[in-house]
Amino acid sequence: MTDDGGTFTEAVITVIEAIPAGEISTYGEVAAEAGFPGAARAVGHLLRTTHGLPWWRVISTNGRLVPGLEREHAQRLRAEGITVTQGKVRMGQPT
DNA sequence: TATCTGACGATAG
DNA sequence: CCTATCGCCAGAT
Repeated sequence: MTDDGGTFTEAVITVIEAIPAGEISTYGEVAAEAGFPGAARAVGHLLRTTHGLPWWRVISTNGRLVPGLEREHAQRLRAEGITVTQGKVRMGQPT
């Protein structure tokens, strides 16, 4: 391994795994924390392809939940203590 | 290797 | 509220 075994993926996964319960982050925030600002799209792919990650703690900056899983997503967030309304995360939540 | 798509972000209409 | 466009990275074909 002349280079690290994961420039983007490993960094992003580490950031997502570091999100404490009851808190939520955005794709852009995670990407920026990983060192790849603007790569929010790749973050969404990792959450979707990589399993074992608290994907429900990651939402879009728009407060929009995951399309197709809004019901599942909202339920998980509520279980963590996050307030969800109309398929969106209430503003003022711990980010 | 090239091209397209996508659990994105922001702006514009 | 919705769609459209550009920019970003990873994965699939």
